[in-house]
Amino acid sequence: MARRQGDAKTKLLDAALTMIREKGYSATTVDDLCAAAGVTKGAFFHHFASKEALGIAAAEHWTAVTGPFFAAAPYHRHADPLDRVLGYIDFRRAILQGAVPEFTCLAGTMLQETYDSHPAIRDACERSISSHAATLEADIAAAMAARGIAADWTAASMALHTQAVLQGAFILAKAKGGPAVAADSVDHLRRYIEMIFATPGDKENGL
Amino acid sequence: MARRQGDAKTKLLDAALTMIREKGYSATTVDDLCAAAGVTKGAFFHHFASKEALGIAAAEHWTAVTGPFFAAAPYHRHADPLDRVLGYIDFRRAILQGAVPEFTCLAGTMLQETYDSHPAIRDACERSISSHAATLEADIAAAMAARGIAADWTAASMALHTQAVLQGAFILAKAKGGPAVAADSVDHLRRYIEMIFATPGDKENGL
DNA sequence: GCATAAATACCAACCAGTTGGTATGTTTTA
DNA sequence: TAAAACATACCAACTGGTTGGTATTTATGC
Repeated sequence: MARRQGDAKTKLLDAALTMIREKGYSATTVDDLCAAAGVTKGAFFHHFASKEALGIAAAEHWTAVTGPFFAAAPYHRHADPLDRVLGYIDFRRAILQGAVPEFTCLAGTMLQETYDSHPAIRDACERSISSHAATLEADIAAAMAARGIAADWTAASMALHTQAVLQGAFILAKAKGGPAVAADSVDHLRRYIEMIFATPGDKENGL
Repeated sequence: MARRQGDAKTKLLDAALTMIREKGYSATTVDDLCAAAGVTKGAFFHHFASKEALGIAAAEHWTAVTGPFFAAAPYHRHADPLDRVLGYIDFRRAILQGAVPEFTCLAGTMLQETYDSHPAIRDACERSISSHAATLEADIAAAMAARGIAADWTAASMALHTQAVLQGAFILAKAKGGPAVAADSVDHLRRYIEMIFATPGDKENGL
């Protein structure tokens, strides 16, 4: 390693997390990114082979940043798995604060623009969302087992559903200019999970 | 009116609905759009003052196309307002077919990219989603009244929640490459609505 | 322990292609 | 014939990407 002064790569990735959530992937230019990171274009293409490569790296960086963030959150301490699931929802609701780019999801944003034209970026975003959902899925499955829930939906589909609600809530927040609508939607999600785990777990349950 | 052969404006707007849902707003270039519509750039800037103006017009065109489409759907025929709400959900689920750009929402897609940099487009998309949600809100409110539901959530928030779930489901569909995940999420939404209207409508209901 | 070779990290200037947008025609209809 | 509806040709600014160089660190030979 040489020129250890500041690490251009990390600065570029951090700038990407913010800027892509603000303007999207396509509208974020390499020059913009370099300016925001205080780095030259030469440095950019030294660390990333292309803009697409940065997009992939940004998605992976996003996973690397959010993973420990959620792993360290207090809701994991609950003994009851259902409490952990509801604690997760409450935590997601609590962090719906500040400006829109601060609480929205990089993976969801990039997916919209890249799912067709940049499969490699799409896959990186998909991995980010799915791996996050997987951390939830275990608690949901445990909660189902603990309460004897035998429904026609799976823990995996419920975990993904929570992500769908969150992603959709972010879009509404962007539409309405603030997190209030998103919080309402998360409240609906919480109510759903409460109700579905309160009902007796027989085969007649559900759709 | 002159040169009535095909109407370049409509062809451009129709091309925009497809292309923006495929590639997003930023990645859709004026040249691409003209090529897809079989029209020259001169025609484009004759009908639209700028690319942004096309974006706004595309959102309005989206509203003009989807409005009658949903208005003509069969679920409105049910006498019971709750059946109309559930019928709407079933209808949304049924049209989750084909390639991703065919069933996703233009407004939600454009919102992600333009909410910060193009407020005029964002507002047009917001109007599109909100006006669509408003058509649902009436039925939800009627269903609440009919069943004596007095909860701490409003018909408006429930209507927006359905849109959040749908928008989020579209993102998951883009991630997973098909509508199957989206359908699962819509199933969860239906289950929620069924349950929340089945519970007695007292003040203790809900979060 | 130290000179030196080899990487690594970065920079400034540049390049070819593309971008949204314009200026100026030509054709068609009312 | 006036004006709306389009076409052609063009442009300045910007796009992602490259080039050739310099500074700094690390590995190696002795």
